[in-house]
Amino acid sequence: MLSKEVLMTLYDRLFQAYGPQKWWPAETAFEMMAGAVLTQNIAWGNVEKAIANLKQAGQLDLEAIHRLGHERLAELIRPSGYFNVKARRLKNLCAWLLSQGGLDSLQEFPTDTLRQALLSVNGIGPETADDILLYAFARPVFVIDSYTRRLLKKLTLLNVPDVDYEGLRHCFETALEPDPVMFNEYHALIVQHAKQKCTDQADCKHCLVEESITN
DNA sequence: ACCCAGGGTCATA
DNA sequence: TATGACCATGGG
Repeated sequence: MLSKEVLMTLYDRLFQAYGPQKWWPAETAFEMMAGAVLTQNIAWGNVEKAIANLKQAGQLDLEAIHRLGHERLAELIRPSGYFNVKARRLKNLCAWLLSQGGLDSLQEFPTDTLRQALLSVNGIGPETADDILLYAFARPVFVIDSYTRRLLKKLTLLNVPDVDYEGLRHCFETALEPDPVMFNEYHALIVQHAKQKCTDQADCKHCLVEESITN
């Protein structure tokens, strides 16, 4: 099992190595949500191009994307890959947001209710929903991704494949205090760490983080 | 030329 | 429930 001590030690190492990450990189909550869909299984660099296209076209907006034709939207987000799929998913998200009366109406939803509602939108799975809950609504939800699994596996903290998404999320959320600011930083740091290359030096930050954490 | 990147859905057994 | 196919661009 994952103890609070081990998880906080890992967090401290990551923070010491890389510092605050200032996530999510978006100017508005809606931009954040759109980015969460666009980044599905694609490098963030591609998403930046797609977001830039939408901004330049003056279409990075809830109502605008809802009105936009599929072909036009797909063309604007082309650099983010899977553009036909993601155009549909963005529109699904916008249609749902509008049906709820916009972003502000959702603030009052309890976290579990909001999570279920997000998951009911076709194209929003567990990770995308949790990204949105944490980074757009500041709810204390711990985001699990492939990097999280790989890191835990590498540190031999958990036999990763035998725990599903919900199980692993539950591990983090029960072991740690429900602090959205810390959860925000923790997930961002895991991603930052994953993108890091080992410099093969004696004081390599990457290696320092990955030194075994003894229970 | 190959590999993978801040997933999710759907059809099949 | 558990695999596999599919979606598709851009950087290393």
